[in-house]
Amino acid sequence: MSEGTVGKAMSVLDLVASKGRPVRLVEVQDEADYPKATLYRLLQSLVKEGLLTFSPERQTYALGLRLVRLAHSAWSQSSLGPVARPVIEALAAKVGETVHLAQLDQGQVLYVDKRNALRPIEMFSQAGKVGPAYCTGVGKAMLAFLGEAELDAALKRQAFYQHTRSTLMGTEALRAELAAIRAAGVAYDREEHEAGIICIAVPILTGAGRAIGGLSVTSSVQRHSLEAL
Amino acid sequence: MSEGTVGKAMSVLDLVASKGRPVRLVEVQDEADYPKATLYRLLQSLVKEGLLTFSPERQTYALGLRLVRLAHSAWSQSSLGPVARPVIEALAAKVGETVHLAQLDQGQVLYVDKRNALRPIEMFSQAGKVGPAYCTGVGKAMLAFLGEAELDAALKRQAFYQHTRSTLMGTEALRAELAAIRAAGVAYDREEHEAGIICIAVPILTGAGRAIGGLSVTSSVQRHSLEAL
DNA sequence: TGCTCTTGTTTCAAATAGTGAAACACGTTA
DNA sequence: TAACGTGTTTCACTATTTGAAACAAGAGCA
Repeated sequence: MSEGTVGKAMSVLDLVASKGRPVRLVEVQDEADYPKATLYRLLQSLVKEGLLTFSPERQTYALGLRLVRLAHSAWSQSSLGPVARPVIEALAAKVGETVHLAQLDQGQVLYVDKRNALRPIEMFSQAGKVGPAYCTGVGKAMLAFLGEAELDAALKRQAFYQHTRSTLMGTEALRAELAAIRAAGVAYDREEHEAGIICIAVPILTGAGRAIGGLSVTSSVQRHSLEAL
Repeated sequence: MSEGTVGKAMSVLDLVASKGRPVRLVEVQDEADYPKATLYRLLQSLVKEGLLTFSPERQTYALGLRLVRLAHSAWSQSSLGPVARPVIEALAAKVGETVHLAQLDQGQVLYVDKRNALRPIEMFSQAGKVGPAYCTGVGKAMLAFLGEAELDAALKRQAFYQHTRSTLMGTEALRAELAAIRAAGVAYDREEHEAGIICIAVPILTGAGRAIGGLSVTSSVQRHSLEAL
């Protein structure tokens, strides 16, 4: 054990989050490999801190509101979110399609903001969501402009599940695709994640040419992708 | 010190959040009363956990994306958020005014969702925000339907700052108002928080009559409040 | 170049907070 | 009533955390 106390607490928090519903102590117990007593106190600490809430009548733990508060701060002071907001708003209005703003987090695509053309409002319900990097437009766009070391680390974390017939499988195929993207400056998702869904994405780069985020326009196969640009 | 390690870590996290911008170790140091070495390691732990990010070139700490992920989960599995969404959407469309969904968190109003009539999209930029309970419509609506013990706890946390000339000051005045709200089932904000801004709010109650959230319709003084209902 | 001031990082013994097996409490089921 | 499943507490043991002080690294400044 070399992760320290907060590490343990956070892993328990993740466990509760992953369940997607209020959980009881036992349910956490047989997924975590901490002894009952330890787990109990970990949960208590998290409740005390407002990271979890505890429902006494049902004896269940659920994620707490403090997380929402913190995320609000995180989003507000993030470098990308507030700055990119008018841009994605304008882009969505112009192309009349769904626009996503994403950042790379631990090898996965984390959607930071979204502007949907048709049903215009989507919130926590969408932003904050994570998706795979290897088979989405934004994911590949960001991977393509990563440093060698970071890319290696990110590639190790890819699951390579075959979502559709076009999904790129394996590190080699992906590296080749990334080289092409690097040359073109644009990435495409050709129904690699969901059948019928295509998208075109660009990375958002720092002055030094490193990717800090990505923007994508999503559409369905009914309207051509190549002229969406 | 009786808060445990995660408590300390979270208090540091809050400190970073409260700054609203990337901060350096020293800046945190003179607000927290932890010795430099301790603080240093707490920050390191938080970075390791992804709750903070560290920018090596500027030597600054900022809130991490993991918080956004967790908040997404928190919102999705919260009892109110997803359920209330269609309701507030419909309400906003019907009345053509801004609608807020809020919950009470540590004696403060936490806006959980928002639907703005004119500029239809507001996200992390609004949801996750906190406001005072004693001088907002939703705040009072929720306070009015709290248990005695919880109400006491909440009242202790009110700051009673005189935002406008109509702001209710002091526990007594507020208690009287709450009684009236309890009788009426509806709460009003008569320019108590911001001049020119009025709103009408209802609590969302459990079967047992306890408040778990609140809904409000906000408008400006140009259009009457009493017929907004 | 050398000096000083500031800020970040590491060390190490001492203190504290976390650990977990086992006992306990308490409601439920057989 | 007994047996069981869960949640909670105890207590001796241990590992993590602590913080003063030393160290490193850089930024001015003379």
